[in-house]
Amino acid sequence: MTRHKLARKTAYHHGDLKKALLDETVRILREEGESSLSLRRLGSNLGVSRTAPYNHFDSKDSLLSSVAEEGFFRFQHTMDVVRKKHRGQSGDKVTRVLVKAYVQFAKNNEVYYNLMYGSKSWHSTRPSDSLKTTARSILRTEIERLKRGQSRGQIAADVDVVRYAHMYWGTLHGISRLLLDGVYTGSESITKLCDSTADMLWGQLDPDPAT
Amino acid sequence: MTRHKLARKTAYHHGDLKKALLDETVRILREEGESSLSLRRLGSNLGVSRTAPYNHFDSKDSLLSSVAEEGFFRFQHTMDVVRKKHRGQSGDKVTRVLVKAYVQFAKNNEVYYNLMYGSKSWHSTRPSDSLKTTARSILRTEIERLKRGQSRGQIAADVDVVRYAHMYWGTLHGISRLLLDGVYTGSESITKLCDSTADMLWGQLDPDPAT
DNA sequence: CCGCTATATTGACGTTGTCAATATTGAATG
DNA sequence: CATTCAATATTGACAACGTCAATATAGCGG
Repeated sequence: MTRHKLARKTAYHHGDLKKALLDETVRILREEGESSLSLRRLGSNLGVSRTAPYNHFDSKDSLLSSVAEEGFFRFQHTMDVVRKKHRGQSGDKVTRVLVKAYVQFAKNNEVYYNLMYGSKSWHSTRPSDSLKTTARSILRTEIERLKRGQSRGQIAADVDVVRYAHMYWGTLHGISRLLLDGVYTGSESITKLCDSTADMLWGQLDPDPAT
Repeated sequence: MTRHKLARKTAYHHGDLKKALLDETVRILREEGESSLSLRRLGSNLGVSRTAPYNHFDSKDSLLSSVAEEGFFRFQHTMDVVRKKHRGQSGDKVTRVLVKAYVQFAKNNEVYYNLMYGSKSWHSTRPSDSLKTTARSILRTEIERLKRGQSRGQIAADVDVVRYAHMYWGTLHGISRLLLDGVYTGSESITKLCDSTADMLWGQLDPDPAT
């Protein structure tokens, strides 16, 4: 049980091939594109044979799912850092920061983001799919946070936080996807788009809508 | 020039193979999934050889792009019908109808919707990519409609309609994607989610925010 | 030192996308 | 109606792919 976690220099044959596979996968996807990714090239690039990856992943899809899961962990960490940094600030400000952080993450981690919501990963219907579990736990965390804010009076009491969370997630996901897919022309400022979106979303929560 | 447009019964060899390829592609994707789609199976199912499709499409990706484009046309038609049906009604009501119609289209035309925004279709960087042109024309139409509403006073004058259109598109796309990907658990009512979303979006346009 | 298990390799099979060369056919032209 | 030509379809071929089975190797616990 205390084997390959700290295996740095000398592991079984290769030296933590599993991590090397995950990293090289991301590198190839980023630098050469989806069509250039094959298990054979992967093995070749890492100096192992074509079927070596099968000792660590059941299939190509399984490998990609693992990358996706790593993406969710990175996402969670990134957002946690941002939230910690802006704790205690007003709701509208924080919302603006979070929206921009979300879209930034998608843009800075395009490979991960594509896989995180790739249809292949989600339609697999495998039992105990850890991807879904991970993703849903992130949503659950978000909902818990909203409920706490509500009980503190920072969020309007009559808001259905579950529904809001779904709206929030969908909105940010959609903007990120259109941005990544190149649907937005780029002539518009993404920063302004994010701020407008954040204001709209916060408008649903604001316990004291002054104006 | 006046050849295969009305080719119904007797065309060159097969009888409008192009349309048959597009239809069978959609059928396979819907009934058997993405991994079951190959040009060879496609030809076989239609009684032609494996390379016959190459007389109508440059490549497999090109075929899928054509399906995607057909999806955009279907989308535009569907939404036009809905809009026509509810012309003259109040902005909040129409927005609710349109939001539900959008998500419904995505759900009822999953194969088309997946391809319409598939990364392969958009990252191709082919010159004169008609997909991007089609999609952007839909957005432009939407923006024109908003501007007309603004000049009629049905929409608040201080709204940046371009930015709003991007927000609107992103929000609906995101909700549709999460729904199609099975990210939403299904325990929540999609109808209510759509209505809440519509209210939020209309809140950005309402020239007379009462309440 | 020995054996066991984790890891890696080689060989093989069927499938795929796509190209080149070739054949066939429908329609326009005379 | 016969000829010609471009549009359409076919066969053969090739490299690359995912994956399985059988086999080899190497490091660790006993």
